[in-house]
Amino acid sequence: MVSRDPQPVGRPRESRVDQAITRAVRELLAEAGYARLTMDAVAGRAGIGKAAIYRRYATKQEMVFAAAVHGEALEVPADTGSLFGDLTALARVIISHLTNPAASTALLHLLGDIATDPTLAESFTTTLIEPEREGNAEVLRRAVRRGELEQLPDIDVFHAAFGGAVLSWLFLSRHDPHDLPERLARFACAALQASDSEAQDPVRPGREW
Amino acid sequence: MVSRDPQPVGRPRESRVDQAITRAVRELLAEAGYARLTMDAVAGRAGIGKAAIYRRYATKQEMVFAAAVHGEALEVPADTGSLFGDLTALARVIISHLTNPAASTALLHLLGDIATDPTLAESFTTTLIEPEREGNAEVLRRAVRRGELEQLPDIDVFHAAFGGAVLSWLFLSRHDPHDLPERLARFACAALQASDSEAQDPVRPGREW
Amino acid sequence: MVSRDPQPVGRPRESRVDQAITRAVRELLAEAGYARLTMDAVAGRAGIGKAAIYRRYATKQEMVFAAAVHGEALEVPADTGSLFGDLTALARVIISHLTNPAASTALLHLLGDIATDPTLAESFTTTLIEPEREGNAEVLRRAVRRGELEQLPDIDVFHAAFGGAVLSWLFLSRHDPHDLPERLARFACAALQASDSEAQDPVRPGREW
Amino acid sequence: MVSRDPQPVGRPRESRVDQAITRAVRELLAEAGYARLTMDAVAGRAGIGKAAIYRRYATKQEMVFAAAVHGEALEVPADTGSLFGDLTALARVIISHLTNPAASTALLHLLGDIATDPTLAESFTTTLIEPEREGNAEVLRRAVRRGELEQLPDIDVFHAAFGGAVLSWLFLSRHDPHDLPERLARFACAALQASDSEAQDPVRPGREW
DNA sequence: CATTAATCGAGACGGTACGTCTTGTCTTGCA
DNA sequence: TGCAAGACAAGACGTACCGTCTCGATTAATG
Repeated sequence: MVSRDPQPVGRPRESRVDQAITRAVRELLAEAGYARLTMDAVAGRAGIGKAAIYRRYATKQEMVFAAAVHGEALEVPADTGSLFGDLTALARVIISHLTNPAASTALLHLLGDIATDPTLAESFTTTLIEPEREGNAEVLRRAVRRGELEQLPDIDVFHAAFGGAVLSWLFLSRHDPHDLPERLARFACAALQASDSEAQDPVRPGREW
Repeated sequence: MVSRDPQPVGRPRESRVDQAITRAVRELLAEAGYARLTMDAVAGRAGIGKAAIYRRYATKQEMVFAAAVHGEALEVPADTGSLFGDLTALARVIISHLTNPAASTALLHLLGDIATDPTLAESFTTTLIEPEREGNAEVLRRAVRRGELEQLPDIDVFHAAFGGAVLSWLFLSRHDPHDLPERLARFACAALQASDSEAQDPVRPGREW
Repeated sequence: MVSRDPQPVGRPRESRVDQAITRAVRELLAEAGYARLTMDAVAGRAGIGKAAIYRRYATKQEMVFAAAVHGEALEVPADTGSLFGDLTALARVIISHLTNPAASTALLHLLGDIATDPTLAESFTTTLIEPEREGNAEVLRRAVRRGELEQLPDIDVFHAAFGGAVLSWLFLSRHDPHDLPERLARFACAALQASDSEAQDPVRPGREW
Repeated sequence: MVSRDPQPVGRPRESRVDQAITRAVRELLAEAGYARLTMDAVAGRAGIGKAAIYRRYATKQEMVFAAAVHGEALEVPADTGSLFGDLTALARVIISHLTNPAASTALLHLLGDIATDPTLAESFTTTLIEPEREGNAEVLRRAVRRGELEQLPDIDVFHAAFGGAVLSWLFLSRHDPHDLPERLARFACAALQASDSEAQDPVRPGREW
């Protein structure tokens, strides 16, 4: 019989500390930005010692990821009855997450560390990327069930383009996102339905060319 | 009459130093990564003093941007004769830039600083985003001239989705980019032609819905 | 009741670090001189971080003073049985301190900062000047007890002239100090006894004038 | 015939520059102290380029010495008719020089560099120490001529003690110098006359002991 | 109840990068 | 050639941050 959950010995960790860390990280990210998010500042704001943080997270990145990004998993928006409606709602959800001050600031900074931190990369994939891809897939499956699409499209490309579009719009082009959901949904909708009919009827491409 | 080109006084800056800085930054980024790109290392590698760097760039970010990102403007790929071909080529160009070791590492780290550094943001827009958008527009204009599209689509959304897709594919999903150009071009091509016909003939949408 | 000895909180400072700093400063002063005594060199030699130094001393001067000058208080030489003997011994002690490589190099450089650094000036007075003056006074009191002098002379002037003579001899005139103790002691002895008798018998000055 | 004063070629140096340097050094020493006396500050204040300074002086020390210390040679005070009077006047001259803000600040800082800069040491000796010693000797020779002393005492020791006393009084003990001339002159006078009579009449020491 | 072991806040530690400053040299164009 | 302006290489300065460690006190579960 394997020993699991080795009986903890000694004083148990206080959940108060976990909460204080998360709270402090989010507040500091929103108030002062990532640049002034130091471990000492977090400990000071949370009223705890630095050791209590490092007992939970091995690095600053891990802490920030856990406190500001993790748990922000995208919920799949409710069925609106149409692919266009679902995609609009999906875009709104992504935008709302990426415009959250704490999460977005942290996200962009952590992105750079992914290349050299396999653990962080793994967390990103498991916690954010995969669930989001699954959410996208769910929206597309609905459209298939509804009859709007004959079959599932290239989900990976769709996922990259849809999420990537919001990312690029907000943080590279830095445009106003207020009418992005409709415009992006229209674009994506067209792409999906066109590739769908093309895939079904390869002899009749979208247009003669 | 305004006085322009104010007569320079004193010893002029040496272009040798500018080149040495750029070269050192790129080498160090490729060799050691952003984390070990220190100002002292740059100065040492370039055989110059730190003051010579700070005389040119106010911050490390500015230096890295100028040395590793600036001048990496995307060239518009040659006309391949078809929208699909052009988009495939465009994706290849973007991928090749984003997989360049120096540029990509730097880019992701700088991204996080854009939010709090208006100067950096301005540089990004002027140097990278706008030229790239213009390149995308040129590809689309070719398709219009060719007759593949009736009219120009929503360029901003296309730009965000196309570039964002590559970004997301490489750095968020971390997939292999070898077949991305074709898959992405197919997706984008479909979207463009579908929205195009839809816009031209609103009574006959791509499919019944 | 006043609270004193406020309960120390947090990790206490390690005396090992204090000793390492002191040792490193002295070694570097003796080996390389004041000019090459850098904070980084001290930290490196001591095997500690620079922060550990700045946690203890606000400035380089303070560190050097504490490490190389403080604690070098002049011991009063043992009673030799005569004023002349005591003064000779006193001169020897002063010379040995001022020719100590670490202390002397530091001393001269710190001297210049006294004018603009009240804290340093205070330290100098308390730690060096006052004890030395007291040592001089003790030697003179012995002579009074012995009967060599009727009463204590102008101690301030004696102190300035005796110590100042060594200082000037070594660092301004840069003479060899080997026979200075006897010559200086003879001079001072004469001055003291002459002023003494003059003070006792003002009608009969040392000589007619 | 030896070639002397090698015919200067090219544009002659402007004395305006020499004066501006000297003036700037003295002003800055008096205003801001030695710590803020930088070569750039001197050049800026003087309205000249740094090269013009380094064309004249090889190092900062040399410049400071030349501008603030050199030319401050002690004039021998006029004969007052008595040794006591002459010594009082001599002390006053030394004090007035050492309390000059520019000279004194510079002097103390340069002192520390003497140990490692033979050129500076040579300048000190030639320019300051020797003339001062000669001035002291002149005062003593007057006393011999006057009959106050039978023969010249140990001039080196006297010189060290007299000048050193003022140095120590002002910069180590940091006492008020207002009554120092009289007190020091009385002390020195007694010393000189006592050693004098002792040397003349060794069987009758200053006092019986 | 006493022991044990891990927790807690506080803060010192080694290491290292930052951006600024200073020194002494060099390079422009002008006089 | 001298000069003002200012760039240059070298490197020290004092600050800040990270992740680790140490202190005395606290807090359950175990013996």
